[in-house]
Amino acid sequence: MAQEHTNVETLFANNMKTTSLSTKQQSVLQASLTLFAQKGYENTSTADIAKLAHVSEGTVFKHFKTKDGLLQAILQPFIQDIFPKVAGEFLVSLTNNTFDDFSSFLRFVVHDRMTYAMDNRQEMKIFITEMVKNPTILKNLTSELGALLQNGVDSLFDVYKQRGQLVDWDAMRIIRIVSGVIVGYLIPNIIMSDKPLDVDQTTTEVCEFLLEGLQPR
Amino acid sequence: MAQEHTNVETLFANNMKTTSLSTKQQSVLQASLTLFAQKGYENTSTADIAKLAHVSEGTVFKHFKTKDGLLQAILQPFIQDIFPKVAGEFLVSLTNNTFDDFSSFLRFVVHDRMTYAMDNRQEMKIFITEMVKNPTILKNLTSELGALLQNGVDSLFDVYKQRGQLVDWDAMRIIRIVSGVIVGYLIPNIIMSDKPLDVDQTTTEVCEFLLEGLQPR
Amino acid sequence: MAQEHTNVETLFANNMKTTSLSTKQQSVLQASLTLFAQKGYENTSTADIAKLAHVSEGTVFKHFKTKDGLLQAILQPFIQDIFPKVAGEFLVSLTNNTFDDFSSFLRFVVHDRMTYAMDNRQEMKIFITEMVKNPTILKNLTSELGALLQNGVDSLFDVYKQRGQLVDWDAMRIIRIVSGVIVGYLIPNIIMSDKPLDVDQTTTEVCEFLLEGLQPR
Amino acid sequence: MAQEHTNVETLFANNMKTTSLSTKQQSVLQASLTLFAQKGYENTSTADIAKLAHVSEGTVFKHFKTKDGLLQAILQPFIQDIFPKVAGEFLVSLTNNTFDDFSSFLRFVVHDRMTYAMDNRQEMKIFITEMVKNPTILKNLTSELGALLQNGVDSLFDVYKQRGQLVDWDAMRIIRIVSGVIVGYLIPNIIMSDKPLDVDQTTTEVCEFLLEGLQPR
DNA sequence: TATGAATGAGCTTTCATTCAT
DNA sequence: CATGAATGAAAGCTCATTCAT
Repeated sequence: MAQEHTNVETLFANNMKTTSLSTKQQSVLQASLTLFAQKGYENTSTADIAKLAHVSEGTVFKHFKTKDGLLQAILQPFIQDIFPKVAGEFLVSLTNNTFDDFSSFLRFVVHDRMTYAMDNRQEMKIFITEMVKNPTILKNLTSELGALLQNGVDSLFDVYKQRGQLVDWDAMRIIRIVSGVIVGYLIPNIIMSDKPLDVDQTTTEVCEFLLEGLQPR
Repeated sequence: MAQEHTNVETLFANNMKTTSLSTKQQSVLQASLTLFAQKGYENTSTADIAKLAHVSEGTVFKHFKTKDGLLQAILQPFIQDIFPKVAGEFLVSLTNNTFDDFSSFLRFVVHDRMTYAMDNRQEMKIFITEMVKNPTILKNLTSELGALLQNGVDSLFDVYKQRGQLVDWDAMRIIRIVSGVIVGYLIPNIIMSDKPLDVDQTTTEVCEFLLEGLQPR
Repeated sequence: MAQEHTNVETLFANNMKTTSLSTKQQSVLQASLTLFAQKGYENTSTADIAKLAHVSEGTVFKHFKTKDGLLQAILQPFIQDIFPKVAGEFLVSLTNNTFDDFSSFLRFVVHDRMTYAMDNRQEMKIFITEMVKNPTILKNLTSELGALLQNGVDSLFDVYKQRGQLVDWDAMRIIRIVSGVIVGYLIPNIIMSDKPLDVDQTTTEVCEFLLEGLQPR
Repeated sequence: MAQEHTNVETLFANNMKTTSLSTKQQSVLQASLTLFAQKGYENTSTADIAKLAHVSEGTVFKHFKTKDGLLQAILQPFIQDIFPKVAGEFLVSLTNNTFDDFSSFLRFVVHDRMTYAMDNRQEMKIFITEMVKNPTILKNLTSELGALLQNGVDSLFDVYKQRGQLVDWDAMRIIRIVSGVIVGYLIPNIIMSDKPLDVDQTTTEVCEFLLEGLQPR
C-alpha cells in the first residue's frame, strides 16, 4: 500500500509560487520559519530574520507588513489550507484504500499521522507554541477539524463497527483517544527535536495497545 | 477511601513562609504567576507585574534580581521540590492504600492526577510553555521522575500482574500509555483554561478505555 | 624651521571619511567627545548625547552598539592609530630637520609636544581620566610608545652626546625627565581647560631649566 | 636626621575619634575609601559600601547623609585639614632642621614628599581622579597651598640663594619645577598601584638631575 | 541607633517600523 | 522594488535615598 504523505514544505513552495513571492521574500519566510522554531516568536528579532535571509531590514516588512504578518503567513496555510486539505486528502485516501480490517486501517492512520508530524517538526513546534500562547487557534482548529472529520469519519467507522471489529462508541470519543495516545507519544519528540523516533516501531507499540481497547470483546 | 491530594498553591504558601518572603514580595510572585499564565513570559513586562502587585518597579527586582529569577522562583519549586515530593507522597499513599483490584487502583491514579493538574492550572500552563521553549527542563524532569517512579512502581504493578488483572508489559510502557492518554485529555483543558472539565466523568471515560487495553484477556 | 604639528581633530575627520560615518553618526561622536570631556564618561547619559547631537536615542546605539563602544571609538584611534602615527611622524620630522645644536632640538621638541597637547585638549582630558580609571591603557601605551621611541631616539641623542652638548645618560632617563617636566606643566592646564597657556613663553621657561640639567659641564 | 612623615590614615583615625564616629560609621568610611580608590566614585554603589562595611544600607546614610557626603568626608580632611597641616608641619620640620647645604635640603624634601605620596596611595588616587573630574578642587588647593608655601618658603630659599647654592629664580618657579619632576615620576606609580617604586633610588636619580638645573654655575 | 524593604526616577539597550534614497 | 539609517516607545534593570520597625 503506497502512502504518499504530504509535506508542508512542498505545499509552502506551491503557495509561494501561487502568490508570486519574490526570491527575497521567500528567503524571508524561510528564515522566519527557522528562527521562530529555534528561538520562539518573541525572541526572534526582525533584524535576525533579515540577517539570516541575507536581506535588508526594510525588505522584511515590504511584503508582510508586520512581524505578526510573518507569523500568520506561516501559520495560516497550516490552519486554513494545509490542515484541512491534508485532512481531506487523508480522508480521500482513506476511503479509496479499502482496508481488510480495522487493524490495518489503524496501522495506516497512526503511521501516516506520525510521519506527517515528524516530517514537519519545525512548523509543528511553532504551531504548538503559538497554540499554548493563544488558545483561540486551538479552539478554531478543533471545531473546524472536528466538523470536517465528523462528517467523513462516521461512515468510515460504521463499516468496522458493523463487522464487529470496532467498539460501538461515539466517533469523537474514539478519535480523542487515538489522537491522545499519538500526541502523548509525539509531543516529547517534537519538542526535544534532536531525538529521531522510530516511526515503525512506535506505530506497532501504539497499535498493539489501542487495538486491545478499541476492539469489542 | 479518603484522598488528600496536594495543592501546589498550598505548598507555595508554605515555601513562602519558610523563605520568609515579605507581603509585597509574595504579591509580586502572585502577580507574576497570574500574568505569565495569562499572557506568557515574554509578553509580560516587569511594569505590568509591578502594577498588578501594587508595588514599585524596584520592588520587583529587589528580591528576585531579574525577570528570569521570577520565572525560576515559580518553576523551581515545581521541579526540585513539589514534583518529586508530590510523586513521593503519591507513591506512599499508593502503597498505604490497599486497593481491591487494578480497576480501583487505576481509578484512583487517574482521578488524583487529573485533580492535581486542574487545581494547579496556572502553574501548569507556565510550565508547559517553558518546556516547549526550553526542552532541557523536560529532559531533566523526565529522567528525574523516571528514576523515581521505576523503583517504586515495579513492585506495585507486580501485585496486579500476579493476580492476572494487569497485562505483563514493561512498567514504563504502561506508565507512558496511561500518562499519554491522561495528557491527551488534559492539555487542551489546561491551555484553554476557561473550560472547567468534569473530572469524575472524564475519569470514568478514560478508565473504561484503559482497562480494556491493560487487562489481559 | 617650519613645524607642521598634527591635529587629532583633523585625523578624526579623515577617519570618519574613511569609515564613511553618516552625518548623524559624526555628530553623535562629536557630542560624546564634548560631553565626556565636560562631565566625564559616567556622568554623561546617552540621552544627553542624543539631545546634543539632535538625534534620537536609538541612533546613538545604531552604529556604536554600546555606550562603551562610543568611548572606544573616541579612544581607539588615539591609541592605535594617531599616537603611534604622530610619534612616527614626529621622529621623521626630527631626523629630517638638522638642528644646529641640542638647544634648538630641545626647543623644537618641547614646543611641538606642548602645541599638540593644547590643540587636542578635549580628547586628552578624556584620555587622562580613562587612564586613571583603567591603568591598563597606560601600561600598554607606555610599552608601545617606549619600544617605538627607544629604537629611533638613541641614534638621535648620540649626535649631541658626541658633540658634548648632551649629558651621557641612558636615553630613557632623559626622556622621562623631559616628559615629566612637560607633563608637570601641562596637566594642570589640560584639566582646568579654561586657562589658555602661552606655549611660547612656557617653552622658553621649561627649556631654560632643562638645558641646565641636561648639558654636561 | 630622623624624619617622621605624617600618614593620612593616622590623622584619619584621630579625626574619627575627635568627631566621635561610631565603629560602624568608621567601617563605612573605610569601605568607601577602599572602593572609591578601586573602582572610582561613580562605579561604587552605596550597596557595595554597605556590604563591604558589613552594615545595612540605611547605616551608610545615617551619618554622612548622601553619597557625596561620603566623598567629601574623605576629601575634605585632605584639603582643609591634612594638606595644610602636613604642609605646615613640613615647613616647621624644615626650619627646625638646619641643613648643611641645598643638596641635603633637596634630598630631604624629595624623599619626604615621595614617601608621603606612596604611603597614602589610595587617598591620592581618589584625589587625583576627583581633581581631573572637578578642577575646582585643584584651583582651590593650588591657591591655598600656594599662599601657604610662598610665605614660608621664600625665607628658606633665601638662605641657599645667598650661599650661592641655589639659582636666583622666583620661588614659585622653583617649586613648580621640583614638584613637576616629582609628579612626573610619581603619577604612573600611583595609578598603576601594583608597582612598588624604590623611593631611595628614585630620590637619588631625581636629585642628581634637579641639582644640575638648580645650582648656579 | 541600626535595619533593610520599598521607592521611583533615570539609565542603557532593544526593536518593530518608517521613509528618503 | 530594495535598502539601511533613523526613529522613539518601551523594555529590563540600577541605585541613591527614605522610613517604619
